[in-house]
Amino acid sequence: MGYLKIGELAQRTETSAETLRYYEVEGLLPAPRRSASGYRLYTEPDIGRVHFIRRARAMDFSRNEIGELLSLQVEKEVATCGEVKSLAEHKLAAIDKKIVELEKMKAALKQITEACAGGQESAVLCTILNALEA
Amino acid sequence: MGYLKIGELAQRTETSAETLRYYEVEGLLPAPRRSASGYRLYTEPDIGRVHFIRRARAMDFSRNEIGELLSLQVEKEVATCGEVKSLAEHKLAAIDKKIVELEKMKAALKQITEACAGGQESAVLCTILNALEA
DNA sequence: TTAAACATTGGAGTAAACTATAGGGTAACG
DNA sequence: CGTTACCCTATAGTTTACTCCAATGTTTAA
Repeated sequence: MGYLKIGELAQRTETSAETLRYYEVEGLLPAPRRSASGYRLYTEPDIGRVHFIRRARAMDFSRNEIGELLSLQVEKEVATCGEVKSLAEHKLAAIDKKIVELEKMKAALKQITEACAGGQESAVLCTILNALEA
Repeated sequence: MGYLKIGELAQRTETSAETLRYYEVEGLLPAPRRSASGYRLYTEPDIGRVHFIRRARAMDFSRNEIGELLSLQVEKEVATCGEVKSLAEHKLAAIDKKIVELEKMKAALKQITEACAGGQESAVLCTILNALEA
C-alpha cells in the first residue's frame, strides 16, 4: 500500500517514466526501493520531490542548482539548522538575481513593443525591428 | 572597399568567425558573396543583421523565433507592423510568466527560511525541509 | 620570400534535458 | 492461458547554440 510504480508517479507529476529514470541517473531523485521483480517503488514524498524538480526546471535552474536545493532535504541528519538556512538564503539571492535579469529583459522588450503601432501598415518603419537592429 | 572579411565582421559584432559561419548554416545569416579565393565578403547591412540576431538571442528568442523576426524584417514591405508586435508580445508574456513563477518560488523559500531558527541544532526538525516537499 | 595571421571545409565535441529504441521480464484482466 | 499494458536495462539520438580541431589554402607585412 502506498507505493507507486514509475508510471503512476509519472502520471501524478506529469512527467514520463523515462524522465524519472533520467532524474535518478542524474542524482536528482534518490534510487527508490525495488519490488521483488525489480520495479521501482516510490513513496508519497517522492511526488513532492518531483514537483519541486519540475518547478525549479521550469524556472531555468540548472541541474546543479536543483541538486543543491534538494540537498537541503537530503542532508537533514548531518546539517545544522543554520547551515540549511544559509544555503536557502544563498538560493534566495540567486532567485532574486534571476528576477532582476528577467525584469530588465522585460523592460527592454516592453519599451520597444509599446512604441510599436502594431497596425496593418507595413513593417518598414516598425520600431521593434529597428530597435533590434540598432 | 566596404567589404568585411569574416574576422572583421566577428570583431565588429563581438562574435566569433565560427559563430558567424554557424549562423549561415542555420539560415540566420544569408550566404555572402565570396572573393576569388573563396573568402566570405560581408557588407554593412550584415553588421546590423548580426546585431539583430545577438540582441534577439539575449532576449531569449529561440532560433525559430529569430528566424521569424528576420524574415519579417526582410519582408518589411509585405509584413505588417501588427505581425511583428504580436510576436514580441507573445515573448513578453512568456517572460512575465517566468517572473511570476520565480516570485512564487521566492516567496515560498523566503517564508520557510524566515521561519527557520537557523541555530546549531540538527536540521531534522528544520522547517525548510518539509516545506520543500510540499 | 617567408612567416604570421587569416581564411576554407568537414567533422567532432560539449552541455542540458530529455526522448526513443531494442530486447527483454512482469502484472493484470478476461 | 493468453494478451496487453507495464516495467527493466542499456544505449543511441535530439535539440540548441555554439566551440574546437585538423588539414589545407590565401593575404599581408617585414
